[in-house]
Amino acid sequence: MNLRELSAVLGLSQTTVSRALNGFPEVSEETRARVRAAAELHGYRPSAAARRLATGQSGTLGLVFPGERNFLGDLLFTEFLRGCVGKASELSYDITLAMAHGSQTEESVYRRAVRNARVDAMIVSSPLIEDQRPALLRQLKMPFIVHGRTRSAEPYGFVDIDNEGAFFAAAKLLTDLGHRRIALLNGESRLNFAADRDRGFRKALAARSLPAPDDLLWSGAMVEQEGLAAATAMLSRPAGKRPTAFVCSSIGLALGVKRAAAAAGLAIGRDVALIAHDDRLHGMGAEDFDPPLTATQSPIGEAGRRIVELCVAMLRDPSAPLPQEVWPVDLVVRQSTMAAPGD
Amino acid sequence: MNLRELSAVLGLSQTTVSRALNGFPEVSEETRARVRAAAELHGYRPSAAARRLATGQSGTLGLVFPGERNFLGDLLFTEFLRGCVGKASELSYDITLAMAHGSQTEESVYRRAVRNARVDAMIVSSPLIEDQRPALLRQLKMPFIVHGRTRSAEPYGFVDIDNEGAFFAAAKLLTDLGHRRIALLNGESRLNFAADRDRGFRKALAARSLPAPDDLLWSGAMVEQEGLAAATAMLSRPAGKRPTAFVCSSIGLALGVKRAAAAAGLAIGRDVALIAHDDRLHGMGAEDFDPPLTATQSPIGEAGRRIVELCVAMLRDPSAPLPQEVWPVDLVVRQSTMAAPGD
DNA sequence: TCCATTATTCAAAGCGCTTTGAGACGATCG
DNA sequence: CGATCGTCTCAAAGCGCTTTGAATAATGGA
Repeated sequence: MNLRELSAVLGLSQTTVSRALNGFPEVSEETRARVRAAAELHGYRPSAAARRLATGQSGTLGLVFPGERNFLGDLLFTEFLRGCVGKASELSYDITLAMAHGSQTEESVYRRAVRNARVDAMIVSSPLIEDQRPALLRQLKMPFIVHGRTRSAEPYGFVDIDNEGAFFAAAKLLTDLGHRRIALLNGESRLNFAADRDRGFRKALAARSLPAPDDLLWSGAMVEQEGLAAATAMLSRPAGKRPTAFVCSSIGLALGVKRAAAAAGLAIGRDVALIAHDDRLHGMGAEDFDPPLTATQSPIGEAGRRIVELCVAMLRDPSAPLPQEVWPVDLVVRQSTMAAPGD
Repeated sequence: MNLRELSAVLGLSQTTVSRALNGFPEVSEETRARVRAAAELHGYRPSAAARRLATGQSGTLGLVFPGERNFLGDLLFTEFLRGCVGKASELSYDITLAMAHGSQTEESVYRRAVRNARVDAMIVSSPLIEDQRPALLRQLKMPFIVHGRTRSAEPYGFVDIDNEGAFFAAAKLLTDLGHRRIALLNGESRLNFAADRDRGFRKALAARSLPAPDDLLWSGAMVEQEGLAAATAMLSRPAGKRPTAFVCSSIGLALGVKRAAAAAGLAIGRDVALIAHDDRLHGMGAEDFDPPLTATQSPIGEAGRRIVELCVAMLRDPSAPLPQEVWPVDLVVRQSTMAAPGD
């Protein structure tokens, strides 16, 4: 059943039926109710294709599958995606995924999505410190929102967490507890969030006039294996030189630290303090850690939900100011942190 | 630039231009070349929306985000999805994701996707032993392909790996090596693949007249933590009663077994034999295990690619027989298996 | 009672593509 | 030489919705 048939049944014009269904004010409530009832009765569903053609909007948001793949990156992306899809579903939007194939550059993927007008807006995830995508999308006149921030001359919409503040707070907690040799195991250094965390971390040390020596700063893939290797190296030094505390960018890294500590005969929360960032991935909560982990936490899925919400709002009112949100991050103290052992 | 403008520029009708571009035979090669050149020159891109409306096809395949979330499940889904999106991209198809929200049942998600005619076909992942979805989709007249199999009275298209054969081969290898107490750590029992693996495993034991006692058969979430707990319990028995070999449905479980063995002072490949199924997840290859793991392996991403290919083929020729593929699974022997220790 | 408003409803024109059914043009055949 | 066939191209009719601009009915004020 299509609109024409439905309006024939009702003895109304297509215009009126369309407006009644879409909540336009110039239709009397009585008529609207009648139309709604008939639509329901006959199981009328407007054709998405026809609406797309008529409105020029596709009701679809696009997301590009990250090129590189790693274990935790995939988990984070999936959880973020889950949030996006969940909220999009509530708002009757679709999410479509794109991906570079063959020798295509990522740029061409964005160009293609835009040219084909298959999406109304795009979501940019995992921004690098220097990321071309905002400039590209702006040039292509494709609305977008970034999950995170990046260096960009021009303004753009984003939702980010306060990575700098979170890692400042984490490191400050440790310095307040008397730790003086604190290691940072961070995400890959070209990713913007890692740079922000690094900055926050350093500021907290600087506030106490503590050094941040290179050999206590590590960055790389945020998985257990890597954390284990990095922490093992750091903990292999003599007692007076090795770190008494670790701040990690992921719980995966924290697991590695824990294993490295165990191998060195050290216990987390007793000999070594540990704080990690917790993205609230299912099955990887800081509270499930042994011992329960002091953590900066912020649900990555929620960011996905919010970004979709903002994309839709942006499409409804393109003249509104660009959304720019920085979410505060909770620092939850649990059992993995303790006062620094006397040297 | 749209079709009308392009044909005006060329001095041809829209019909001819459309056909030239879409490869219809009744257009001379000379004209086709001219049209192609002009389209390229003016950067003409057909409107997806208009094409959808005219053809009734959306050029989109649908996939429903699995409701339950677990660590490895997410990784497998993501890798599968990556394969789907990659191939879809090559074929100029879109993949859109749907998800139940609020109190919606999963069924209603499928119904909604179908009613709104937003997808041409759906991909059904992670089928249960008793899965309603094939029947539902058939009833809704929505083409679909299942990744895996399920019990269903009616025929349906699928791509699956030979889980039964793989686990038969794995268990047989172990019995051939003289193992008599072999444990199986499997995926959740309501999932069809787990049932298939269980069957293959049991057949191999039965072929040697070996028992398959319940206390050596475990199933649950396929993550390290769970594997550790299950294997620890099994290995805590006296030497003559504990298993000398394990077959695991995932490398995550195998990691758990390894840790349990280590805790019991046993080494994989020396005291305990270990075989796992390897879905070829990036960063979790059996060859990266220590020791390199004997494994049944089959890339889950390839299955995604193939399914998309088959979906598209099915849409192009709906009268073709339903694709039903069962892929053989390689058993690659590495260093984690050895002859059974003498009791 | 009549005109100016306001509240409802409508007819028709797209949106940009595919596809049907024909027409035009040479070439081939009886 | 007219009839028959291919080959190539075309005009026009949708696909099902939104939206513009106008018409009609209902209401209120003078």
